[in-house]
Amino acid sequence: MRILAERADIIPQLAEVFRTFGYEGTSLSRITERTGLGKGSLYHFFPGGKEEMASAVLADIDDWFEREVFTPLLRETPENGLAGMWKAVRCYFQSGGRICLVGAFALDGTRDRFAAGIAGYFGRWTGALTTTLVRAGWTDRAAEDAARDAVLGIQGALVLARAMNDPALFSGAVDRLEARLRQPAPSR
Amino acid sequence: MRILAERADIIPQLAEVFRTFGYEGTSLSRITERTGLGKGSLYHFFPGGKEEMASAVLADIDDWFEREVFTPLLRETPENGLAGMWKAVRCYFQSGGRICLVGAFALDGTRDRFAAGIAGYFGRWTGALTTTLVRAGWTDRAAEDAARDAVLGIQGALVLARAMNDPALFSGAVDRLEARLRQPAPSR
DNA sequence: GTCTATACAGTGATAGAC
DNA sequence: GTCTATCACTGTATAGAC
Repeated sequence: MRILAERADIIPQLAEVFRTFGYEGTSLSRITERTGLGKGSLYHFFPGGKEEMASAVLADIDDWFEREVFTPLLRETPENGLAGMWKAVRCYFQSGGRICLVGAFALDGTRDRFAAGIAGYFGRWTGALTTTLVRAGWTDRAAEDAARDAVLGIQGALVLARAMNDPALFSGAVDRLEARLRQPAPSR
Repeated sequence: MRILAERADIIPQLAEVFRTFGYEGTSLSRITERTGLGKGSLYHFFPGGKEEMASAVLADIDDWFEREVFTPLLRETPENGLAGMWKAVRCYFQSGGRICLVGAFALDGTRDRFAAGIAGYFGRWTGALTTTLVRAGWTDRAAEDAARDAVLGIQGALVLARAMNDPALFSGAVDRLEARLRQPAPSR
């Protein structure tokens, strides 16, 4: 058993704080409160301070999606890749109870601080999804539009579910998004 | 000509500051910088400080949508109401160059501060849109789902457009959302 | 109505003891 | 690796002169 913390142990807790309060709303004291670690320990792991903490969280999210969503999308059959994506999305966002930190960061001045990471995350997601749909028989143009609509639909569903304080709204929207991607030959 | 400011004159400037930096990222000094008004004047108009300023901005946005979108949706023919909504949406969000402050506030701890206003805005929007679609011949269930999908699609398009720094992405998505609402008899 | 001056808590960050 | 003490600074908010 280990008592001393490791950097990797802290990141999920950091993520939760940033998700709750946003980048600007997250203070070191709130982080200390949640993690139980003093500023000394925090700055030991993240010499760059709050910005490095948020950056590490973003990288961690990126890794998770790369491993659980983007890679399966490209490596497995389109059906399996898509089924895995929707399952992962439902799980990760806890059926609408958890927001997308990358999307939240994108909406205010925080975006400029992490522009590359944010654009990369969404770019790789829509890219992998487009490729998958093309492999499933969609035309390039229809696949690109549908991929964007799916990703943006997930983000919008998170916004609306939180705004209305109704997580079930997310689940319903995701069901419809999934169904829309399942029709093999796009009629639009 | 009037030199002294009025409360109503300041609100659009306040809105822009909040949109740029988010609620937590907006400081009185940034507001002073943008409006040219000292703290004395600011607190003269908004005794409740920053929270009252944001509240006034939210109420102003609400009024605008009520007047330009929700009421026309309910008062005019479904076709005219819908056409007006899409035109207003494109105009208001400046083809993807401007985010939705209500949606942005919904994503972090700011939501709890303005929960009623945020839920009311989205509730009246999806409500008016649902009613309009029912009047246009949709079934209740299909109308409600489609209304939510449209509103959530707009929010998601704003997130994705800003994340990818590509306003055109918003315009394309809105075109598809509009087209999806135009099919008179929902096949889904 | 607008300004300046000011109060004071909280901010991110650093240094150094252990 | 973790803590406490402390730093300079900015945050919101108030008081009062004009």
